[in-house]
Parts: sequence; C-alpha cells; structure tokens
Amino acid sequence: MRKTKAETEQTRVEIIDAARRAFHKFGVSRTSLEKVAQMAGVTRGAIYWHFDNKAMLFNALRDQIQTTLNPLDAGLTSDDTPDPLDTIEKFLLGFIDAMENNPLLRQTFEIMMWRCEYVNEFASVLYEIVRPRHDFLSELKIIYARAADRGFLRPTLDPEAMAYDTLSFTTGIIHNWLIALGSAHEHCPQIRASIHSHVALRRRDAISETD
Amino acid sequence: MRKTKAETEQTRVEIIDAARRAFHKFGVSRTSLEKVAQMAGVTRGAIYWHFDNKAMLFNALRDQIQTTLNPLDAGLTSDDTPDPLDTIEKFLLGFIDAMENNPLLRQTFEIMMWRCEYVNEFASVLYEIVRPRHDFLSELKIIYARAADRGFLRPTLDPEAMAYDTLSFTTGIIHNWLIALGSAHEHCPQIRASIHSHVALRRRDAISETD
DNA sequence: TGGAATACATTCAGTTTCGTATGTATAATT
DNA sequence: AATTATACATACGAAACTGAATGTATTCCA
Repeated sequence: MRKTKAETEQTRVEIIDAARRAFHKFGVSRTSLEKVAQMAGVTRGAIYWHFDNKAMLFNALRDQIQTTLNPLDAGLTSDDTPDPLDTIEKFLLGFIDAMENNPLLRQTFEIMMWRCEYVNEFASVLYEIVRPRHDFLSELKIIYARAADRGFLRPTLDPEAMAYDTLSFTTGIIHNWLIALGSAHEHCPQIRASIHSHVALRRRDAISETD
Repeated sequence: MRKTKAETEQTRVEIIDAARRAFHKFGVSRTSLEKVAQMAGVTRGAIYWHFDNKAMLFNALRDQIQTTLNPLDAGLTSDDTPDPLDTIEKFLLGFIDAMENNPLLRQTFEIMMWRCEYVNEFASVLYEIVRPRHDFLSELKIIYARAADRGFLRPTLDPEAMAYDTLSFTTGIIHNWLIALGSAHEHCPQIRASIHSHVALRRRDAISETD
C-alpha cells in the first residue's frame, strides 16, 4: 500500500484538514485520533506515520496558516505608504478581510482561542501565540514613532502608549468578533468603522479640527 | 457518615476550590473527577452528590466569582461621579486591581480563557462569556452618551463608536495581561498608564490642548 | 529486477474515565 | 425513639483512547 510522494503529501494534507474540522467541532482534547482518521478516510496508522502525536498534528495545523499570514505581516513591515497610520489601518482591515474570506484561517483561530487547553504539551504553544503579538507590538511602536516623526500623529500622544493601545484594541476586536461569529453568523459591519475610528482618533488633523 | 448542613456546604466549597486548582493546572478536559476528589480530600461519590457532572462543577466555579464582580458592575452602573469618563477609568482600574489581588478571580479567568474547550455541553458556557461583554458594551454606550451630553467627551467623537473601541480595548488588555502573567509573573505597570491614556484620548480637554 | 525502505492498515494490551448502583453511618424529623 | 432522608464512600461494568507492535503491498533505488 505504498503511495507515491505526491500521494503521500496529499494524505498528510487531508489528515491536517480533517484534524482542523474535528478540532473545531469537538475540541482538541475530545478529538480522538481515531475520529480524525475516520474524517480523513484513513486509519490511525496513517496519522501516527505522519505525526508523533496529537500535539504535533496541532502544530502542523497551526503552521499551515502562516502562508496566509505572512503577506499581511509583510504589508505591515514595509514602509511604502506616506502615512504610517494608513499602514496600520490597512493591516487591520486586511486581517479582518482574511478572516472573513478564508474559512481555514478563521477555523484555526477559533480552535486556538476556544477549543484548546494550553496545558502540558500544549503549554508551549501558548508562546507561539504570545510571540506574534509581541512582534506586532514592536512593529506598532516603530510605525507610531514614524508617524510622530512625519507629523501624522497628534502631537500630545506618546507613540509607545499608542502601540499598547492598538495592540489591545486589535486583540479585543478579533476576540469579540470571533465570539459574535460563533454565536450568530452576522457580518458585523461596524467592525470596519470601529477600526477606522480607532486610527482616526490618533490622527493629527481630525475631521473637524481644522487648525 | 452524614454531615451537618454547615459541614456539607464546607465540602461543597472545598470541591469547587479543588476543581479550580485542578482545572488551572491540568485543563478542564484532562482533569478527571477522580483527581478533583483527591485534591479535595473526598471521593468521586461526594462530587456526584453535589454536582451532576463536570460541566455543572465548572458552572459552579464560574458563578463563584460573581460575588467579586458584582460590586465592580455596580460601580459602573451608578452615576455618582460628575465626569462619566472617570467612571470608566475607575472601573477598568478596579478590574485590574481585583485581578491582581484576588488569585481566585485570576485563576478562574485563566481557566475560562486558556484551559477550557467550548464544545458540546460547554458551548452554552460561551454565552455566559458573551453576555457580560454585551452588558458592558450597553453600559459603555450609556456612559459615553452621558459624557457627550455633559461635554466631557471630545465633540467630534461618536459615543457608540467609542463604546465599541473601549470594549475591544478592555477585552484586549485583559487577554494580553493574563498571557503575560502566564508566561512570566511580572507586574506589568504600564497597563494602568495604558488605561489612563485610553480614556484621556477621549477627553475634551487633552493635557496640552488648553483651548 | 530484486531488495530495501516506505506508507500505511490491522491488531493488541493496557490505562483511564465515566456513570451508576449499592452500602452505610449519621443527622434530621416526627 | 424509631424512622427517614442525607451525605457521602465503595464497588462495578462498560466504553474510549493511546502507543506500540506487527503485517503488507508497493515504490523507489541500485
């Protein structure tokens, strides 16, 4: 029953895909590898061949979304717009877009937030959640400092404090938005307005403050 | 082996207490009722007497913190300060204080955020997480509208949008703060400054904007 | 083209956990 | 004081899950 390399990679992907659906439906703990195997159309033997255990399978599932996330990060890091605050706004909107249009990404985030218990072998995964947030914070500090330099940030505001504020805001909207999606699949249109007003609040020239 | 009513209530509390420590250490799914019983110094029989199953025990654990949360909510709802923005700031600071000083509260929040999978019988618990946030949002709308009425809010700002912003901010700081606490038990002093600046950003008379 | 490595499927032993059923000493009730 | 309801402890049956061990049909490589 040996497969060609392409077929092998195919089953690997199918296992990960099945695991994502299973984790999302039953939670990570309650999902047995037998269940994943059934949903992938294989047996546990196949899973144990590709992955050491459930934690490794979870990690593979998490790594999968990096392909989607990297271009977003690249857009944040590059300094290609004159107004750095636009960069932040575009990044946040892009993130929401990605979450709306990419069910794979959304499911993975929901699993990480509401369907996984970060203890024992999963405790280390928590670091993988902290790190991108920390990176995001670092990048925000740079961008806000740049915005201050170029005179786009309101003069009284401290770039570092604004970075913390935006990090918290971002964490919060994603959490609350995903909760809202979970309880009822509404489109939540005000989230984009919320992002816009969050950034606008920091701009030097607010709409009616024509100095 | 029948106990008096006071003793009965005592063991009930001890079971809940043990469950909290167990859930926090091992995660909800991986915590067997046998383990909880051991940590409480009883047998599973005692647990099944007081609670139908693990989900009910979890609910009891969640209800326990309401006693701590209610006074905070009361402080938010009451209109006893002239500046409504102060009410918001005080509430947020009070919440952080409570989390810092009350390990029971903190542990319970950590369990709800990182050590529970919201599926099947726990899916309904998610609603219990959504509801207080929704209530908080409603209250924020009222308070910001009041602040606008009394002239404390910067005129260009929409009270409703600000309510969403503050809800997201609050969700975010708590999440990020608890993550930071989990990875390393630092005091995170900038969180209070962050709260202050968040509210200050919405005030009509910012520090250097002496009109 | 034949042997070795591969990509699984199948089987097995062992542990863990749950819910319930039953036993029992004692407090509460009358 | 006898009875009943209570507050557990103990024992039992059944199911689920894991990791490893083994079997096997191919594919790859020399």
